Amino acid sequence: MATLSEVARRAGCTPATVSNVLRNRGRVGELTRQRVLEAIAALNYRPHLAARALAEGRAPTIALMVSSIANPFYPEFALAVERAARMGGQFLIICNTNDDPVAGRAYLEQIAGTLSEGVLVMNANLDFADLQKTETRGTPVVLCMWERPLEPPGLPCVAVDFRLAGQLAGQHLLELGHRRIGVIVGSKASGIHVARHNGFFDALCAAGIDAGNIPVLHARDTTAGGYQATRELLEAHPDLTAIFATNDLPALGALHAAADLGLDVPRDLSVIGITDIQLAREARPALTTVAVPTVEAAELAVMLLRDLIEAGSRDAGVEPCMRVASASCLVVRDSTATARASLP
Amino acid sequence: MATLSEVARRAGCTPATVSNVLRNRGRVGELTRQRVLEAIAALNYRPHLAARALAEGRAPTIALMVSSIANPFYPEFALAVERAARMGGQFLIICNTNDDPVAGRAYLEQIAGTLSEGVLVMNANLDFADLQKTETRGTPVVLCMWERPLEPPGLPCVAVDFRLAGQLAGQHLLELGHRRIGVIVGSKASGIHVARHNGFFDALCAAGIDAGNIPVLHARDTTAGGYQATRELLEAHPDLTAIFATNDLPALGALHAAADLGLDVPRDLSVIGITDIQLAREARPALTTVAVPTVEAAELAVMLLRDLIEAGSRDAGVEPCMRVASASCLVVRDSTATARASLP
DNA sequence: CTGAAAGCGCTAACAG
DNA sequence: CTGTTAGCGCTTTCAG
Repeated sequence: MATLSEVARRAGCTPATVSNVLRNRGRVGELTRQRVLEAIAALNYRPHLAARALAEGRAPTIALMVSSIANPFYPEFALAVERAARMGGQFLIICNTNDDPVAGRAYLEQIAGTLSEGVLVMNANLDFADLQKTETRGTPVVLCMWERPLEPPGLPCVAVDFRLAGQLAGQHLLELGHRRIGVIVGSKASGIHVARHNGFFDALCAAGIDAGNIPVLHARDTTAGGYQATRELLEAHPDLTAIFATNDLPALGALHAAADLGLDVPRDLSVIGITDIQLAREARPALTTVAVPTVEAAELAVMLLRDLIEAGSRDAGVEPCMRVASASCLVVRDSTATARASLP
Repeated sequence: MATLSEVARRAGCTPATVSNVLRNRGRVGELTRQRVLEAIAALNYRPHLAARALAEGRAPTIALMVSSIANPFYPEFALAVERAARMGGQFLIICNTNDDPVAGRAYLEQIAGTLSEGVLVMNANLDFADLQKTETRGTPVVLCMWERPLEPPGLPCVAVDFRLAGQLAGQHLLELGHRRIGVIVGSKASGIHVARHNGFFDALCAAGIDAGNIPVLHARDTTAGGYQATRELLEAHPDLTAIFATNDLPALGALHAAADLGLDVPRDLSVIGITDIQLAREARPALTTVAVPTVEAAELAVMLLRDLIEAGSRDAGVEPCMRVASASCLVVRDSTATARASLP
């Protein structure tokens, strides 16, 4: 790997000059500029990013902490983050915490501020205190999907109104005439799922329905979890005409369970999820769901992080701030239909 | 962010000593050691990875080039790579080339040797010449899944016998009595798919079957591609009793197509894929497939890369070498069954 | 066992 | 316009 000074030597100038042409700083004579360019080409020179980072006091990467990229939602999100990061000239380091706060802390302590300039957190089940500590140490942290637009957390974040998402799902089911609805909530008492759940009940209340009769089950955020929960729900309440899952994966599991129980979706049972992951489109029947602005949230998060980084380097006041993503919207596909009139 | 010398000052010693305690080099008196440790704790010191990288002439990251993490196979692979990398103390930079050789080159030129110590390549559709160039510049490159164990490419690689995989798929179908089989080949003339395809024909030949009657269609490596291809195949050849797809995603698409055509899988049509991605397990019916040793390949690739890096830093001869992953194996699930006896 | 000094490759003032 | 001079934070000889 050729270095800057080798280029300089070959071009008959000093490293500073080479650096200037590299960064298009102008102040370089056209003639020397040419010589430098030639030398760069001849030596196949590439700037050493780590060295540059050290000299500039910045880093060319940001980190994305996710619980596990094996959950199909995260890759979609990660892809959007990577694209946005690349637009800003930064590379993405993927950190799978596997829902383990200890692993998460290890990542934060090693990476934050030394290898990556900022940290994006997406449901990684990290200790809030750890996050605040890294922020205090001077590395910006952004929560990618905060669920309560009206109550900013103690950290910069992108807010997504998940309560609204739950509400939309509820309204849709109600409009189709469903009254006996089973609810599957993604397991972790993760605020995200709670908000969606609450939104759903908002819709019920608004329609004057007694939420007391609505069976609710908590499940793991996987198809298997949804499958299991659906079977239990249906066994205990054979009269259910619809299932609302706070996430697409369990909703997909509900689809499978229905098939195995010989129920036709949507004729015998309607199923609705939230998020609109790719699989929702590909499922049979295609899943009706509430689409969350995933890509937009990723872009907002990256931009916010970048702003914080720049503010930090200008020593501007960095106060916890929040960007709000667009509203979620209902995507009607083939897994929901009018409630069957006849009760068993 | 506290620095090494701040720690040294506080501990009343020099940076060199702090460095020694940090790296457990021994040669430090127990007393000073304690003082250093205290100072580190008090200042909440963390080593600056970029600075260390520069000083050591190494980097704490490796890069994984994939076509697009949106294809569900890659996250599974990426997760395995990340785990293996972490074991060796390295971080993973994810590079989605989006199948664009230009984007891939940009990544290589920027990252290789400056930010990441080595590059793992997983079907990213990169220019072979670009890869060789980065290797020549001194950054090890490893191909994660090379399809011909008997013909090493010009680069270090992990070989997976995809021809065998295709053969296993073929044998399974033949044993079930299928003779009229439609073949869907993942679009890119990617060697991986060609090898699988060839293996399938090996099985046919071994059984003395005339391959001339076997309809073959190329499709994009997606469920949609498989869906479309299956419909075309079945329209042109209504007598097909089975579909072999060189990859799981198109096979999953075949499942959907069959459902839409009112065909019962596996009664009316058997479907088999290759890879065994998570979705294969979750599909309805669950997909019979040939499981490729994904995790093992990821681990071998990371280990090989690490060996190359170390060999390079010791200036040992680095000749193109190949590690061979275990054989793929058939996983029979619910999408294949005995061929229906009656021909239309 | 500990300190002093040089340097990794690059940037950023500041001089000339 | 170009060169000089300091570092960035850490590691690593080599002396003491």
